[in-house]
Amino acid sequence: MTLSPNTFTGEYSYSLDSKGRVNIPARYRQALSNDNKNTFITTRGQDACVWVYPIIEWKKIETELRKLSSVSEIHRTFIRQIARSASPSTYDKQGRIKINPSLISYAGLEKEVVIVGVVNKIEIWNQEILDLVDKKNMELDPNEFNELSGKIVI
Amino acid sequence: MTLSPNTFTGEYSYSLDSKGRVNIPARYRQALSNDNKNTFITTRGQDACVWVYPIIEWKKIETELRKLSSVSEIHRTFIRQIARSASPSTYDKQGRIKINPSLISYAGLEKEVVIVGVVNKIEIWNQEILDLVDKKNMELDPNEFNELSGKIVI
DNA sequence: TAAGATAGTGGGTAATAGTGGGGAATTTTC
DNA sequence: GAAAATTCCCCACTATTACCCACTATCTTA
Repeated sequence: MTLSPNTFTGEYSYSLDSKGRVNIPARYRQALSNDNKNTFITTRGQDACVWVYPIIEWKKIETELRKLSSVSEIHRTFIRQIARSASPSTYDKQGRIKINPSLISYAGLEKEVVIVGVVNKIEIWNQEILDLVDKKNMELDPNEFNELSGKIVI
Repeated sequence: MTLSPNTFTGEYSYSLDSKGRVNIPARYRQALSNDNKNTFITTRGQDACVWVYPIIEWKKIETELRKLSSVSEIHRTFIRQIARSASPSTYDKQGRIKINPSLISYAGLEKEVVIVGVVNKIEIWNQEILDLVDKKNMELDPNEFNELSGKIVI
């Protein structure tokens, strides 16, 4: 049973093999709508992790990026930073995608990785780094959470 | 698997050979729509790099030129700079395009070059120059950056 | 709880991609 | 008009990638 299409939740522990491949949990693959053609976009996360978008989600970003003008230095730089680390990866018959070496080193991934569904995308983490980030997040300003509560109801 | 037609992302390291040829990554060639006839337009980038446009994308720039030419001086200058050094280059059976000597020297290209997909075009860089530019870009206004990413990255 | 089905992991191999260079055709120069 | 230079097309070698197969673990169902 899956939720809405292209929606991912839950946490899984998988292995990154010597060829740089990771399995995408079967649940997530089943949640993918057909127009994604079994393909994800891998890119650098805002945190030290790899973000994995279904193509459909990524196209929204791409559309926005196309509206920016290369006349402006800041726009040019912004486009480059987002685009350069993004690359498509179609999963193989076994359900694995390939992660580029540069992303592996950016996220500090080793053999054991944690896969986290964060609604519209998937995150791939090194377990220890994720634990550290969790710990740090406990020290976040509670006021910021309060501010969020004005924006979302759960 | 590719993204939308004529859309380029990701970063690759390739070599510029003694004849002034560089490979266009297979991914990018596959992303080209047929009406481009295997041809790109090479021209001066706004930064110290070579910009490589699919013909289809380049035509949009030409359209902009017509619209803007008499309006703003900055746009006029921008377009002229790019237009005057633009020349078409069809890739050979091995997927390589030729870069003219003047562009090679403008971008300071040596044997090792970095190819960056920036959505609607491709950039060719000298690795060291790109590193410097990256470093310099860290000094750009972070507020503007955050604002952009708040609007675009999902 | 046993057996089949599904999911995850590892590795071999054929096909593809990238690089270098030779030589014919074309253009330029004297 | 001939020699030199340049351009273009092709071939060959090597590295990388993607695809395929096989094995094991886990889950499902009767």
